[in-house]
Amino acid sequence: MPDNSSTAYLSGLNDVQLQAVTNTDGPVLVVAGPGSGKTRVLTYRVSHLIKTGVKPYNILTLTFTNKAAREMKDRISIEVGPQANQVWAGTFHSIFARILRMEAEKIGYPSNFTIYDTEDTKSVIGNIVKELQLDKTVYNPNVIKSRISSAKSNLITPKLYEANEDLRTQDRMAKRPHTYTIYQKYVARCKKSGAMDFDDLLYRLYELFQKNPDGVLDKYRNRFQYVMVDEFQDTNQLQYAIVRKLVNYENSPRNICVVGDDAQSIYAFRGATIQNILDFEEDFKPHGIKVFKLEQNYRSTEEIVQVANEVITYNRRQIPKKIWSDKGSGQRIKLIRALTDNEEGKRIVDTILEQKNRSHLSNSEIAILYRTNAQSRIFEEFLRRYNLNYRVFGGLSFYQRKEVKDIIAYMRLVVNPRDEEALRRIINFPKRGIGASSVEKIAALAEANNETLWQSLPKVKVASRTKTALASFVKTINGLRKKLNTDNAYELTQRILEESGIGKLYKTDTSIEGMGRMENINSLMDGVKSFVDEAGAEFDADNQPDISLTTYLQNIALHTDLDDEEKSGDYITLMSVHSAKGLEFKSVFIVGLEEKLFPSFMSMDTVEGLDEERRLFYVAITRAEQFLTLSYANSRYRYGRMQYNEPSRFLEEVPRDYLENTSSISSRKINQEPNPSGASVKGFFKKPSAATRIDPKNFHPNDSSEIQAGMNVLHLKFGKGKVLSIEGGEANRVATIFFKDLDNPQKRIMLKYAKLQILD
DNA sequence: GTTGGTATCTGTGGA
DNA sequence: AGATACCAAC
Repeated sequence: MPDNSSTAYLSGLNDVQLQAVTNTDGPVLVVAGPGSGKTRVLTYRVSHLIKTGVKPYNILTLTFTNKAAREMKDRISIEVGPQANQVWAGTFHSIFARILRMEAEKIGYPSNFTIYDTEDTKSVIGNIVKELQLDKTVYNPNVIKSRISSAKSNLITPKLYEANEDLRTQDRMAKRPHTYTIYQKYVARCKKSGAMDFDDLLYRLYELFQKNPDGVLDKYRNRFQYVMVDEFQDTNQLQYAIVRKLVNYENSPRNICVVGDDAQSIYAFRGATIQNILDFEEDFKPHGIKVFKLEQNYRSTEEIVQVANEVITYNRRQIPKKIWSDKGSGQRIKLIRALTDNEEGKRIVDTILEQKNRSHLSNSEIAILYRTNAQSRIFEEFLRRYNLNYRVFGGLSFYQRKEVKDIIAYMRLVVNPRDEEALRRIINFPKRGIGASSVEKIAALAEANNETLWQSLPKVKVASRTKTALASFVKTINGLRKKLNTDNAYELTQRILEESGIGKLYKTDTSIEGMGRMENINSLMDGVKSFVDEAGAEFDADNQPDISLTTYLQNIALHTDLDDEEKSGDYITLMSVHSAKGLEFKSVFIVGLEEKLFPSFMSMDTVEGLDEERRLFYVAITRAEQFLTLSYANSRYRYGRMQYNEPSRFLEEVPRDYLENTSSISSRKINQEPNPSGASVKGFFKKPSAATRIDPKNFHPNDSSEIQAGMNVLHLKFGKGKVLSIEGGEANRVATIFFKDLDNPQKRIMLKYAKLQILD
């Protein structure tokens, strides 16, 4: 037993936290409400393990963001010192990528495989769609991508997909019968290119464990004696399957601890399922699972906690728990109603100034949270105008900028010449006379010979001028590759800039744009430089410090702009609600609370979708410590058009007693019209038909009691329709109406809320 | 093959 | 509104 001084850290924990920290052996589920000290429990648990003699390299902790992982490592090292660096703490993607680097050859990948990002993935799909001569509006790469992604997340291989009648029928119904073929080709092409997409980092590891060549699985079972998973509610089937492989086997000690909160599950769209928490309980029940519930909130005032509790009760199922705070009473929740998006921006920033003055808040204690990244612009404008320092997170990250991606494409091709997307990107950049038709010839030859573009490139039959250009391109890349083992990342990148001609291209560009690009390239170079200077410290005992370009690429592939080192300075945070998860601020502004925006129109057509939006709202509310401000605008510009939206239904779920301004919000009518067919809403956005061009001035709705079956009616948004039937009595009459102008014409409408004009 | 201008499309969240 | 695809003219 360690002496008192080394267990002193445990005294700062409450009873349940202490239990969760010290019950280290056997399966544990921690249900942790917002602000309940979840990170604390996890880090103390790891420290506790190490202090009681567990080797740090036998501990694996999986998180969702690099930031969470880094924070954890930092906090562990405060307790146990530098050996914290030997803990396997990282994101699912980064830890798995690291294992795959070591084992990739066992499943037919090169160890220096490329990681395809979203753009690469879409581009590959786009190319396949083109080659198959399919209509890319029907086979929208975004749609196909998400189908492929969810197939992989549910352990459905192309073979299984082919045999899966449900999926095939769905595709046929959606007029995309060839989705299966694209999936199959996509997988083959990634493999040929020596590339893994984000899902592959999970899927291929599962494959590795499943096939278990050379007993590789035992090696990792043995290495990871203690496994912890953060944000377990956000794991998908595939992730849980991998975790099970690692800990759930005959004679395993099953030292697994998962931490999660069903109320904060907000990633169903990428395959996460709350079912995993429920399954976890079942799966480990026979092995003496212990469940701990952290219900005390240490973050927020009573008002904020109560509002969050109340809002979440509108969801259907949840793990029963009652979050409470002893922080006492604070400010009521403020609601800002604005007429336009612009006014919303101004009034939010006014309120920020007021709060700063009255309550002496610093910028870093303030966050503006929105549903979509596109909403940041207006707030940026006002913040700039008022001279307030701010920083926008999300949106496109540094590494996704065009000029940066170009250079990274060179790096990628040098490291892995099979990388098809990198090759396509730079084969004619800077311009060297190799146009689209030449690239297509190369691609066709590669497809015919079942080889990579790089292999086909020297053999293709093209005009002699193109031939020369191709040869010179190959020579440049090969020359750079020769330096891979001798140059460090920085030296080689400099060489790339020089020999590719990119350096020259931008140096001679004196336009404002060009200078901005040059600036970005310089920051990239700075980044590479600091990687080279600092890399040594990043690696554990069993890894040599490595400052090669190969390693640099691996480091940045999973980088997001949330991971950028805390830039110095005191700034207001602007980010999506999704990226705010896990963070806290003294004052939080949740903006754009309007129907079709928050909740998003993409999620409004199902109860599940709405529940997830509501959990998202719950996450947003619980970020706040003291001040919470909600806002909406009656109109805003979206897609270049003015749009009028009703206030969000979520506002009605906020108990009035906790609102600062008690003048009722229901004086403004909140639209609760059920919207059973989301497809038609999407259709409405996509092709504004005649139905959308009704002039409101000529629209005179009748009283809903007059509506009868068989009538022809006019709806402001849906256009002309025929009432097919009416059900329900008096107050709750629901009409089924056929709107001929909609993609999905049959709608059920609550007459109480609908505005309909009788035509005859 | 390249250029520059116009038409068209698209549109949540993020590792 | 902004990005991208497409197309005619060089």
